[in-house]
Amino acid sequence: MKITNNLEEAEDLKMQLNYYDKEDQVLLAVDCIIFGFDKENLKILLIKRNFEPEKGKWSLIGGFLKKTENLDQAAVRVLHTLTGLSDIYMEQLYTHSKIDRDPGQRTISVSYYALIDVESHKFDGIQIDSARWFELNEAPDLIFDHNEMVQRAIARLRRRAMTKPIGFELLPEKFTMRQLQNLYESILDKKLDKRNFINKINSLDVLIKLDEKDMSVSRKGAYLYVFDKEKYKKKVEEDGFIFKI
Amino acid sequence: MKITNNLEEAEDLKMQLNYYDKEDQVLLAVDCIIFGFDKENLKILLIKRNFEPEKGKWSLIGGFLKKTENLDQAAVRVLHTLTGLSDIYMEQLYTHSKIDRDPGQRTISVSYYALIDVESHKFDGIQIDSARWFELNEAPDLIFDHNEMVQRAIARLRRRAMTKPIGFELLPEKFTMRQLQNLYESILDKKLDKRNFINKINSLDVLIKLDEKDMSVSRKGAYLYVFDKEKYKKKVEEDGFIFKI
DNA sequence: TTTACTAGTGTGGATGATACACTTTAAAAT
DNA sequence: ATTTTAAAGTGTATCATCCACACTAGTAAA
Repeated sequence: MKITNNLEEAEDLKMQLNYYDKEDQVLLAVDCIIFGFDKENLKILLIKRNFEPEKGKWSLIGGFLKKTENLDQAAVRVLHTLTGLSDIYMEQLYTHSKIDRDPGQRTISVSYYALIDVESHKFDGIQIDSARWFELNEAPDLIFDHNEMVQRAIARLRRRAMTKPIGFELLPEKFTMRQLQNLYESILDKKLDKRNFINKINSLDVLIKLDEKDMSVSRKGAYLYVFDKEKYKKKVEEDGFIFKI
Repeated sequence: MKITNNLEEAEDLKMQLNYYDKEDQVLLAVDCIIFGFDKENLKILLIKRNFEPEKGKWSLIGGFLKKTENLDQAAVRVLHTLTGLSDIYMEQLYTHSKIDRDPGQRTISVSYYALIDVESHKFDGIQIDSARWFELNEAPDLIFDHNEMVQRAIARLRRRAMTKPIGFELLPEKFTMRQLQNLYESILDKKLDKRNFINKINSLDVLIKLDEKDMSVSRKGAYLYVFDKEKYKKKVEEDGFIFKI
């Protein structure tokens, strides 16, 4: 610490000490709510903890922020380390700070949610044996305040899905209208009218209809579509376009 | 540390040490974006820092999380300590973690925004000489990443104001339709049509029109209204009502 | 009595949201 | 070859909401 050479500076240092108090340092965790979609249902990825506290119970994947990274990077690292996934849509959600949220030690946790297409990432290899996908309404009770985190994530996902084209993060690059509708029905947890849905999507004018069909579900086959990200971006920039379901 | 008596437990402890690493502890700050409304314009409250680093520059009010409180409590405490205000609407916004955001030391900051009615709280006494209200577009450059925090807060306030009756937090208990419209015009930063606005508000059916008039602005005088919080709550609970401007 | 100033009020047209049912297509079965 | 089957694909009419728009009412001050 440098030597104070006048009163004002001494005052500065006093204030600074007051504010920058080592005593009050805490551990910052990152917990990830990972949403997946398998062409039918919306799911979340959970793991069985293999360390104390709460060993053996289901939990979100998580880890601690390191001094050398910011929170976004920590979230990406945690997701990658535990699942092998990278280049995934993630968004910060909320910071949880109840004093006793982690009985082991005072820990504040920043939750992130991630969106992935289950099928396309099957072979990236989940690095943890005990990781499992759960249907949203069949998920087990989670440790700490992870249930609350999941509830917040679902609420956020719902709101976002209504106004931003994040749904495509959950689908394979090529998808059918039925799959897109299934996705929105899963996210919003309600049935939608097929014709109205398709009319709405078409009016947004950001999908490209391919000549290719998916013949796996029906005799007739269903045309495949891709999301035209460039067109979407241009519309947003030029006309303030809002993707609104 | 307790003595390990079998391999599994040793593994546990190793994992635990890995995860609970004192090295990675950080300071968690809380910074408050305080919005105020004075019947005419939306403003934010800023202070001139009287300590290093960045002494003399304009900044949000802030402080550090203590071990004995959660973040919401810290935000309330910081707001109260520095402005004397209490019982104020506050909401967590976002957690900022850029590595060099505070040059003094690795600090992560959770931003909160607060909404207050400037007039009603004039005599609560701002505890800091250097605190000042600024019009949104006349605010000076702020330290660290505080500008970004303010931008996020404005965006959030805009979204919230469209779907939740938080506007009333910024108004005195009794207000005129004109004041309410001024408020929304300030928040949304655009002119609204008087008749459409009043029709919309009336259709929501959550205001009580008083017999009293505010005679201070016009010869004719304008009726005063109060927000019927109970009625609003009941509508939300019973019909899933959404306050939508 | 006049002036000045803001409060207060209603309608029609455009746009978007919702409800709703039959035809098409191609594979599989006969 | 013909029939069956199962999902894909397609349009319209009604209703609700959004938006543009201009004059009268009321009171204090001159």
